[in-house]
Amino acid sequence: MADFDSGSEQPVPRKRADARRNERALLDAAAAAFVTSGVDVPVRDIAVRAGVGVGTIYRHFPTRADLIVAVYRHQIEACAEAGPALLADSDTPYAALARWIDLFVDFLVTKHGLAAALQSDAAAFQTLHAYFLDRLVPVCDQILDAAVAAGEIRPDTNAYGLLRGVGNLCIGAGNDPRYDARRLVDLLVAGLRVR
Amino acid sequence: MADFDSGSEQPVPRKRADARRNERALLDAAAAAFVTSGVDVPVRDIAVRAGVGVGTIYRHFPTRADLIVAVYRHQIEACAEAGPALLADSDTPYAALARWIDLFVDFLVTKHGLAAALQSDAAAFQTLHAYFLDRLVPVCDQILDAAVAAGEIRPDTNAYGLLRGVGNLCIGAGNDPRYDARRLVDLLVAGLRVR
DNA sequence: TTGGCAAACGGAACGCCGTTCCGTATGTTT
DNA sequence: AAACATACGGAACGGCGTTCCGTTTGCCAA
Repeated sequence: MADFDSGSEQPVPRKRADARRNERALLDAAAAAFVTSGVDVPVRDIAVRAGVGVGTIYRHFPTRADLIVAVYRHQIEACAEAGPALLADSDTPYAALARWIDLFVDFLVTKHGLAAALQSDAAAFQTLHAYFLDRLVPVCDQILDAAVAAGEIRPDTNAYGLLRGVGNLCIGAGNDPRYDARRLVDLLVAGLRVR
Repeated sequence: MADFDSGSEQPVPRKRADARRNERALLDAAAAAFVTSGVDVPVRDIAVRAGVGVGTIYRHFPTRADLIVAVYRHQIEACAEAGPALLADSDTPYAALARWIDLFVDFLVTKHGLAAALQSDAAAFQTLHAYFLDRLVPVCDQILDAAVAAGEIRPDTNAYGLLRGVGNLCIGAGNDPRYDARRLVDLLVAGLRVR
């Protein structure tokens, strides 16, 4: 690994200054808009907030999913990275699973409408789907494997289904005080235990 | 309770013949359209299938939810009525619960997109929400109470949350073979058991 | 049978939304 | 400073739900 090819050379020449500025503005505007109006906020609203035209949004983020991913990338990353840490810190793999799922739920329920978008099977949300799952399924799998190995949970459990299930349970959380998504997720995770 | 006021008198005068005919046609057309294109099928499509104008749809069914309710009323009714029957026939209340939830899942997963519509918090779906819950929550409550009384499940369980949870888990079922909604529902119900 | 009227109809029209497209402006490089 | 690629803005388009109103149709009474 010599530093061959490193240095100032940029194979992808830097983008224009205004383009970088607008991308920043769009991310900020989108983040703010998502908080106040949910991830379904009309594209035009985001454009107005950012002070750009709608065309600029599509140039930077071809689909809404791309924008959502870009806005939440950091938090998803943090959630993914917390997995191995929890596994190391917790008394048992099952405890780690419960805590990790809790993090995931935290993330979902604070993002108005994100859980619903996550489940959409529209082609446009392929990116969103792919990013979430590619990043989180392996982490979940690792925890599940450990819990199975410890004999704590049923062996026939797959991370993909579990994550989608948890995601679905979080849909509509926060709209209705009678619907306690977190409790249902707890029940679901409890259902995984061997009896 | 004499048969006072019974007989041929109709306080609500019969609707016109064409109105009744169109309502029938609309219900049939909607049912067919829901099967092939899901409950999100464009209103115009239903109108074309029924051979009527869009205005006619809105005159008979002010909101999409009204139409959905009308189309599925029979099946919802059947599900509701199955509750007490299962409670009487099953070995334990918990068994009745499991079987009843299974019926509910059967209903949801065969109606493309219905589960998603059921969760929508848009004002237009208030009717749908209300009808489903008014009809099914009491039934579920009865079964849950029996199971609690038998000491089979946790005491702090509410029917509303459970039904919404099950409904949410059914969202997207059938779109992806890797997502097994029924299994997740089973896990959720298993999580209700006392341990 | 027919006249009149309320009921019901159809589809044009409106507004919102996502998305595309292209004439214009702006940054960058020589 | 000239020339070029890059990026911009917003008009324009198509699809959708919903409303509205001029027209038609069934019903009943004369």
